[in-house]
Amino acid sequence: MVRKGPVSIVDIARVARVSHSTVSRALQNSPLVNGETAERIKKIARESGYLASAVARSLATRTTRTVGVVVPTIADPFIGEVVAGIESVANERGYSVILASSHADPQREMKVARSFGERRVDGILVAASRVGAAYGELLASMQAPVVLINNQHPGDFARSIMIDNLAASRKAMAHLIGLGHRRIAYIGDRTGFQSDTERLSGYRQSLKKAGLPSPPELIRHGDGKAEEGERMAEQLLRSPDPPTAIFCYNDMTALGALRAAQRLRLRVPRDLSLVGFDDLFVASYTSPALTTVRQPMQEMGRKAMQILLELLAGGAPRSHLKVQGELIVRGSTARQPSAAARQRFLQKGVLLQR
Amino acid sequence: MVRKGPVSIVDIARVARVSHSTVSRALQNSPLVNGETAERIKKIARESGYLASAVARSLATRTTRTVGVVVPTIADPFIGEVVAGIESVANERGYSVILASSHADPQREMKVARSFGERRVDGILVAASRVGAAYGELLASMQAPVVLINNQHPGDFARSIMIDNLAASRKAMAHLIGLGHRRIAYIGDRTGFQSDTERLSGYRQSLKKAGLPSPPELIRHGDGKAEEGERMAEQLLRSPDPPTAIFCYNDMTALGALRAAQRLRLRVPRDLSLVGFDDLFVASYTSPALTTVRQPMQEMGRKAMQILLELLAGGAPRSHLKVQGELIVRGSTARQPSAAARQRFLQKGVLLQR
DNA sequence: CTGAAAGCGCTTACAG
DNA sequence: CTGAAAGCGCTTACAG
Repeated sequence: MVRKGPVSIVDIARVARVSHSTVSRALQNSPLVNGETAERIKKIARESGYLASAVARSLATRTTRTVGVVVPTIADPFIGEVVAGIESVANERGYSVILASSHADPQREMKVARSFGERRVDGILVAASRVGAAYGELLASMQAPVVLINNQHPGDFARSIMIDNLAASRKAMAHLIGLGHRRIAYIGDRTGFQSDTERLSGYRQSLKKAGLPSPPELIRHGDGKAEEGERMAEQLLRSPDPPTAIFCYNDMTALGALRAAQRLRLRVPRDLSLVGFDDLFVASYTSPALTTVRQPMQEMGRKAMQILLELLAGGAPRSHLKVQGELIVRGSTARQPSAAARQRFLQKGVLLQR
Repeated sequence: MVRKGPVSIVDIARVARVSHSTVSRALQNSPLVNGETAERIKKIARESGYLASAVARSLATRTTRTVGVVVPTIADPFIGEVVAGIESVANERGYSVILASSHADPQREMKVARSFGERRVDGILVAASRVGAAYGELLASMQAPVVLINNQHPGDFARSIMIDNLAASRKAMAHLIGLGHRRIAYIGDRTGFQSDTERLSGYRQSLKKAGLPSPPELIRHGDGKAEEGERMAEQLLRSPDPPTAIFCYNDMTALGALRAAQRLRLRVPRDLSLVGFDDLFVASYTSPALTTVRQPMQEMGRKAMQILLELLAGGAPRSHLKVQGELIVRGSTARQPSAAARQRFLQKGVLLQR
């Protein structure tokens, strides 16, 4: 006999000489069906290689046990960790994750939202997105609950989880100020994104609290990538009165700054202290290794998925969860340069300006 | 009037005063339906916020426009790039990707295969897996075609894409041999994995061709991670007659080796040359930057998805595609140390052995 | 405990 | 061009 397509419950029903309803119940371990019958049915199912159709089940139950995850790009170590966290709890709880990249492109974002809607995902997780209002509304209009992770415009959303940027930023700054630095620069992400705004604000508050000035020329904005970090750091280091420390928006930016320092023949941390943010794997493999603020990336992904699960179970979990960053002190920070070192540094600077 | 659930084609049919068959056709842009009617229907659909149910469609068409992607873990830069490639062409072609991690755990692998089967994915992509025979058979037994990417036991599968390890390995070795190195070590991945076997074989062939000996003590096996790379490199460098160059299985291993060298106060590349494999982002941000063999990771993901698409379209694309790696020369390799430098090096080695 | 029936929301051959 | 009907493979209230 020729099989056409996978075996279904009616195939099993036929050989078991019961109705397909009974097969369905048996396979769900319903207490309604006779023990022996159930065993017989399960045996047949096993031996026939039966694999329940999730799509048929989804149609009948109007739930897909599926969550949509939107990321700017999956080829990013931060995102990768977050998604790993999401996937691990999703997997534990029998959910599948559908992954989609937005590339911060409104067109793509629309497509993604539509696709998730059509697939009837039970919920949506949005990681580190720069979504604007339009996309946000679109997602919000869908039946599926949405949880944001470190998003840049979380205002309109009901649920989110993010790092406590302000507190984390203060920790980083307290470290540098404690080391005696007085001219500390900040290289941010693009202006206007929430996490940049908050980290910058922690930077400013810390300087103020320490009674230090906050000259505007020490604040730069990159784009969260290494190349811009390098460019901005170079500008800072070539300036007449360069900083002795730079607090960077993230590790990528710090990587760029480290490279700029090396190109200018400055020694880190002797001439320049550097602090990053994220604690990507790479942060512990630069030389010197980066002092940075660790974000619990996997944990954030896991928590976000847990919140979503609670939502799906009808619960109403806390809406705006904040997690704390941890300062990881490594080799890229040290006491403020001595007067002599500072002198050499400045001289280099002067030389470099031609 | 209260809506219960999303609007369906019968809702639209009701207001358009046509049958739901006609609505279905109109929404599919079938030429069978009258132009004006079609427009009217589409307008109603648009205004009512209609979103077709992919699950109902999947049940009817017995195809889900969905591909399952299995990775060991998504929190890995290599995998992230590959998945980005897959996702980009999937998205272009209207496919959704369901992501699942196996963690190289047989239990998880079974679950993943089962889940993909239940979800009736149209095809499966397996990235950099160490799947053994059992898992392989399981996947193969499913209706969905399978394409492997850099897998370690591709034997039984019909389709795969992988880097040409042998050729790539020879390029790396030719570079080192060309620089005058004669004692070149190899730090591999775990013994027995295909890519390790092939790279090792390229290493051996190159030595042989150059008339150089291949002493077994210069061959070590790590696990593809930095920590083991560091441990193995340290063993090599502390040995009585240490290598002047190390060819590493991948960049992670090379990262570990670089750190080992730094801890032993060896200068790279003056005392020791280092070559990696992959060209992860981090490879260009170590100091010195890593000489390595670039794998076109995104490209491989993209190609794999294209092969799968061809398969789904009924085609029979080439079965075992090989892509070429590119040698990227950076700062971690240099001419063999001079006799004097070698002397200092050996002395350090002796000192280090206490 | 079991089965017949309806329904989930589509697609598509068939008949007109 | 259009509609009625069957079917995709499940779940589940209802009746027995």
